[in-house]
Amino acid sequence: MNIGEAANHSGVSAKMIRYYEEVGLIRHPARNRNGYRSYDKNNIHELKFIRRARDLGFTVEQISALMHLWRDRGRASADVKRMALEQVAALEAKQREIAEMANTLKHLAANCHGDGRPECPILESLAEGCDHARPTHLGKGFEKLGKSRS
Amino acid sequence: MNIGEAANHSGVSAKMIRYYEEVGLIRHPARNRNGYRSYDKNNIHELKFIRRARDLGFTVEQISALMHLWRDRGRASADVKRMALEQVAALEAKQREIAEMANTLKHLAANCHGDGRPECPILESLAEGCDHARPTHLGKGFEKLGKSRS
DNA sequence: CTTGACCCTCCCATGATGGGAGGGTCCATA
DNA sequence: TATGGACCCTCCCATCATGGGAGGGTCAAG
Repeated sequence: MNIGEAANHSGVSAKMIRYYEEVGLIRHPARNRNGYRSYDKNNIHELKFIRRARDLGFTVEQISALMHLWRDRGRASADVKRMALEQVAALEAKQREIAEMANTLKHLAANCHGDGRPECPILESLAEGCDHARPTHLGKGFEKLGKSRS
Repeated sequence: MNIGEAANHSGVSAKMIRYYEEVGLIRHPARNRNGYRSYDKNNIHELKFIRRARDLGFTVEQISALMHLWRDRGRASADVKRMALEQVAALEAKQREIAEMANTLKHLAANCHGDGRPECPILESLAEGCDHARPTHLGKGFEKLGKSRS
């Protein structure tokens, strides 16, 4: 199976399949005589695993660890559970952080007339720094919004 | 005021002050005879504005728009409010997306014994793709966890 | 034999941020 | 006055996962 078909079957783009190979998340696949990468069912299975782990927010490095555990028949499920719960904690922390930003902004917007006049408590808060505009510094790890994987 | 002092007073690192200048978010400041950047109270005010807007999750591009509105005395507060509410919507969408990942993972972890045995529904789900492991594709915009601004 | 759909490798961009090298400036103290 | 340390400058690189694209090879159907 060529890389395009593997991408279709796994839900991982060809670009990313090559990337995962480059960074060592997956092994170098067999090559056809023409140099094309060739994938079998096992590879597809692995790629689907990766895809699902990414969908749960694990980084490539974490997925690497998960795949080692997956392949290790003598693993302790406690190790997997620990990783999962750590990830849950990280996700929930980020969630709280974002919720706080949203709340702050929602309160500011609620106090803004939103008409043709220039008076605007949102800008005033950004300019003068009322308490609402200050994060509590409890959470970290926010980068940006708006981009995403397909 | 040199850049280090400006950084201290504004909460924006010197590196980022130079970056914001480079990408056109702030204007080129005055320079001393020795070539050092020189900032006054207005600049600090602006930097604090930027800092607070970043703390609310706005991107540099959005902050640029906000600053234009801020400087425009004839602005309509409706424009600011619209931006704020759009950002609220984006934040809440991301929050839901993350919550869903956390929930899925929490359910999986709850079914995992977490002992020394290898049987593990978390890995099984990643490998076999039960419904829980599939995102609903309602939300987008997740990049990663764990890194953050100070 | 041509055409279009693949595939290959390499390079570049994203966004906000930090790290660091290599070198200049300034001030206080020895 | 000399020197050391704390600044500042510019320029380059790395992050992380992902996509875009150039330039070129391969293959199969018409």
